[in-house]
Amino acid sequence: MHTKIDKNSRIPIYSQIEEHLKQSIYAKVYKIGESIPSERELSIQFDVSRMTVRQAITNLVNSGQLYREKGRGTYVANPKLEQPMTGLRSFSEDMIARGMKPSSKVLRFEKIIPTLDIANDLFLEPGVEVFYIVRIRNADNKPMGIEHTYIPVRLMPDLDEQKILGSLYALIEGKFQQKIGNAVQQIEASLVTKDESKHLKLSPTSAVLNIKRISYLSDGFPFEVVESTYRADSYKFISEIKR
Amino acid sequence: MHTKIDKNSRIPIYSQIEEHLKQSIYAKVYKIGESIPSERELSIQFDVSRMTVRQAITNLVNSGQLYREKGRGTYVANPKLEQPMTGLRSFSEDMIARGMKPSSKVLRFEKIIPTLDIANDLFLEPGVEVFYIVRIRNADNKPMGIEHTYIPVRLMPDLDEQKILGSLYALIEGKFQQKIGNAVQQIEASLVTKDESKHLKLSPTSAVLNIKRISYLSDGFPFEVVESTYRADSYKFISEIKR
DNA sequence: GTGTATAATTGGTCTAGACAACTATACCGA
DNA sequence: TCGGTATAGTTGTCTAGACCAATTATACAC
Repeated sequence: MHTKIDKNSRIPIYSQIEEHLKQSIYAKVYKIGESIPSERELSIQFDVSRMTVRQAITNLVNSGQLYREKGRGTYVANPKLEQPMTGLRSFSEDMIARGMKPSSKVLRFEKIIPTLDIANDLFLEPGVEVFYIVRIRNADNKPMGIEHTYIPVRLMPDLDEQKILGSLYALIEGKFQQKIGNAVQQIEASLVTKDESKHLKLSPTSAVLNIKRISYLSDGFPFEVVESTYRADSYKFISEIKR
Repeated sequence: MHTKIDKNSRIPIYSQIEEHLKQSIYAKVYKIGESIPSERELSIQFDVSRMTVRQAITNLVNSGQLYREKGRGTYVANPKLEQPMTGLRSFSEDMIARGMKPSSKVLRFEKIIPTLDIANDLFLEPGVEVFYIVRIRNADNKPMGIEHTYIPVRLMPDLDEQKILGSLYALIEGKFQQKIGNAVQQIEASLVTKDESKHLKLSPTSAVLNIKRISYLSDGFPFEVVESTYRADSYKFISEIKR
C-alpha cells in the first residue's frame, strides 16, 4: 500500500490520514483489538505535526472505530458497533441494508393545514401549510407498514409526487447547505386499527409497532415528521445508541 | 457571573470552558440561534490559546449544543435535541427523567448456562456461565414491564442481589477503567404472552413492546444483554438518533 | 442609490514544540 | 523471590503562532 499524503490537496491532511487509517483497518493491517502506530510514529511517517494526526484519530475515536488508552496506545474497536445499523436512515436505505427490495405506493400527496401537534413539532405557526404524504411501504413486495409524512411547504415548495420516490434526505441536503442532523423518535406498540389492518392485510387482533420521528437539520430546525405503523410480525426496528 | 478559569486545576482548561459555555447557554446569556463570542475573543477573555477554546467548542458541537458556520460564527443550537432522551440509560434513570418513581422486584437471580444465542451476543464460548436476572419494573408502583438480564459471571464475579438494586452501569464503569460505550437494540411489537399478562396485569389480547439490547464497553466488548417486555399502554420508548 | 473593490472578521487547518499523567519494562537491592 | 525505582514510551493537554477560505462590513467610484 503506497498511500501517500498530498499536502497540496484541497482535501485536509487529517481527512487523508483518517481515510488511510480506515482503509488499513478494513484491510486488516491493524486488526481488531490491536494497536495502531503511536501518534508520534504516524506524524513522522506522514511528515506532519502530531496535532494533525490527533485530529484524524480523534474523529475515528468519535465515530467508534478506534479507542484510546492513556499511556498505552490507540486500538482498533470492535466493528460490530461501527456503523451498519446506526444513524438516520430512510425506509429504503434500511431495507436495502437488510437485503430486501423496498418499494412504495403513494396513497395521498397533498397540502394540508396540520394539527397543532404536528405544527408544534415543526416549529410552525398555526395555519401554515405542510405536505401530507401517506405511503404504503413494501419489502420484497409485501406490505411492511404505513407512513404518514409531514413536511413544511415553505421548506420544499417545489416538492412533487415524483421527487419523493427518490431519496428525500439527499434532496434536502442538496437544497440547503446544511446537513441533516439528528432525530428524536418515540416508539410504541399497539393493536392494529381497522383501517391499517386492511392496508397491511392483517387480522384485527394483531400487534403493530408505532414510530413517530421528528428529523432536524444540523442547526436544530425540524424539517420532517413521520408517523409510521409497521407489522409486528415482519418488522424489527434496529438502532444503535451512543452514550 | 464571575466564572473564572483555574489554570492550575487538575480539571482541563477546555473542560472548564466547556462548562462555562454550557452554563451560559442554560442561563440564556447566549440564546438559541444567537452566536457566542468568536474563538479569538474567548481565547483573549480566558487568556488561553485559541486551540484550547476550539477543543471546548468542538466538544459542544459534537454533542449538538453548538454549530459552526465558517466565516460567520458559532451559534447555539436548538436545545430540543440536546441531551434529554438520548444515550444509554438504565430503566431507573429513564423513569426519573420522565418524572416517575421507579422501583423493581427481583423475581429471579441465579447463575445459568445461557442459550447459544445469548452466549454468542456476549462473545462467550458455549457452556460459560452468566448471571440471569428477571425483574419486574415499576413506575409509580405500577408494573411497566419485565426485564431479563444476562451478564457474564467472569466479568462481575462478585455480583449479588443487593448490588443490582443500585446502578449497574456505575458499578461497571467503576470496576473497569473503561466506560460504557454503545449499545445495539432491536425493538419489536407483539401480543402479550400468558405468563407476561399475569405479571403485568394485562388482558391476554394486549400489545406489548419487546426490546432486546446488547451493551458494549468502549473497547467493543459486550457486557450485558437485556430482553424487555413493556406494557404498550403505558410505556413509550424515546430515543435520539445521530446521523 | 448601486455596484464594486477592499479590508476586517470568522472558523478551518496546521506547525513545532512543551510538560503532565499514565503504563510497561528492566533493573537493582533486600 | 519480592518490591521498589528509574526509564522510556504512550496519550492528554496546552501554547503561540501561521496561513487559508468563507463571509461580512466598509469605503469608494459611478
